[in-house]
Amino acid sequence: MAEQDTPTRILDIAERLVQTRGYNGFSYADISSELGVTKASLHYHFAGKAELGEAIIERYADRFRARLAEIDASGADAPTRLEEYAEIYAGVLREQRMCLCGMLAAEYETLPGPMREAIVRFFDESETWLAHVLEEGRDSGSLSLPGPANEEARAIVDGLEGALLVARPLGDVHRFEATAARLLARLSPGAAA
Amino acid sequence: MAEQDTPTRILDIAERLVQTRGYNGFSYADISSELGVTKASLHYHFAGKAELGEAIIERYADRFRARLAEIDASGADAPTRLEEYAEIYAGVLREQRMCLCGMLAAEYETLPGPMREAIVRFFDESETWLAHVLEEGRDSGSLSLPGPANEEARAIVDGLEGALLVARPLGDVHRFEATAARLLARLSPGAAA
DNA sequence: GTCTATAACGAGATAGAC
DNA sequence: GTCTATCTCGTTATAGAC
Repeated sequence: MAEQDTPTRILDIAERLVQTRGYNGFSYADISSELGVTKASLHYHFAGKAELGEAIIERYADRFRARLAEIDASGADAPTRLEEYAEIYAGVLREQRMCLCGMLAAEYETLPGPMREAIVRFFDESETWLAHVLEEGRDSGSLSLPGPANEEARAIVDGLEGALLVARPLGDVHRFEATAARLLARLSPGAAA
Repeated sequence: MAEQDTPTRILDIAERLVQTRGYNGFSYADISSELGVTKASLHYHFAGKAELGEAIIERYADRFRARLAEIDASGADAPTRLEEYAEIYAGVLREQRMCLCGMLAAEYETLPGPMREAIVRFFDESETWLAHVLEEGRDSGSLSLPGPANEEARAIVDGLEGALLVARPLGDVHRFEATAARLLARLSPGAAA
């Protein structure tokens, strides 16, 4: 396995810092000391903190998109796809992180414009993907939707984000899993009135 | 109506700043300029930012607790109490704020110990109150719980926090309301399988 | 209780050598 | 591509006059 290049290592460290401490909770000095290079070197790769922030979101969103494509390619049925979607969030919690875009959603007001736009796109894409899965499940009879697919999709995103947000300070992985299971259980055929 | 004293005005401004920008997203200078006093004066009332942070959470939690007591005192049935609980969150969103403790949950890793403990207490109290309402509703037949009361209580807190978190950047009040309605609808008698 | 003045530090950022 | 050195600014915080 080849060594990772410097921009990648910077992004790895910065991404983890944003997901654990927030965009306003870390500095170039934090990355610098962990990576073992000077702050000036960081500016060579990413002109400023705003550009670094954009790059972090873009890479995260790309990886997320690729993961969703993998799930689609697996050919699994809709309920299984939803479980795999929730599993992405569970993996984030196991690393004791917050969802990158959930963290940035909290700090939204303080962020530069390009970062804001990337955050909104992330949520829009997640919901679009989920809505398609939900519609397919409804049409094939593997899911029962109590409401419109796009609203059910939003409720799933909201529930997973909130479960992550609250579970992390409480150090309660089980809490996340219980909430996630409830979110999906209400879409099982036979669960609705 | 009497003028508010200085500590109260400081807390009002600081609370709003934390709820909109986060604890790491505002400074004494922000409060100073809005209140029209110097930064030094703020230190007379609150020794440091950590003490101010504690005071903000304590006052917020006291007010929240008082509101829950009001709801209890109203004598309303369990479903109505849940709606009033969700309405607290809706009011926060209408002011374009995040739940104070939801915001601080995101920043948890960077906060001083006393603030962390106050945040955990807040969530514990919310869940205890909700669990009692849920149990009463189940016993009186006005609610149907798909799972243990304490887990259902957590799912409600998680769902409302997440709905607030995501709805605010998207500027989508309807989104919050739709998710909140779904959270409560699944507890209606006849909704379960 | 509020002020002026300032200390002490860390932040993001840049110039220019190597 | 990384370094040293430096800059400028904002941050929390304190001393001491009024």
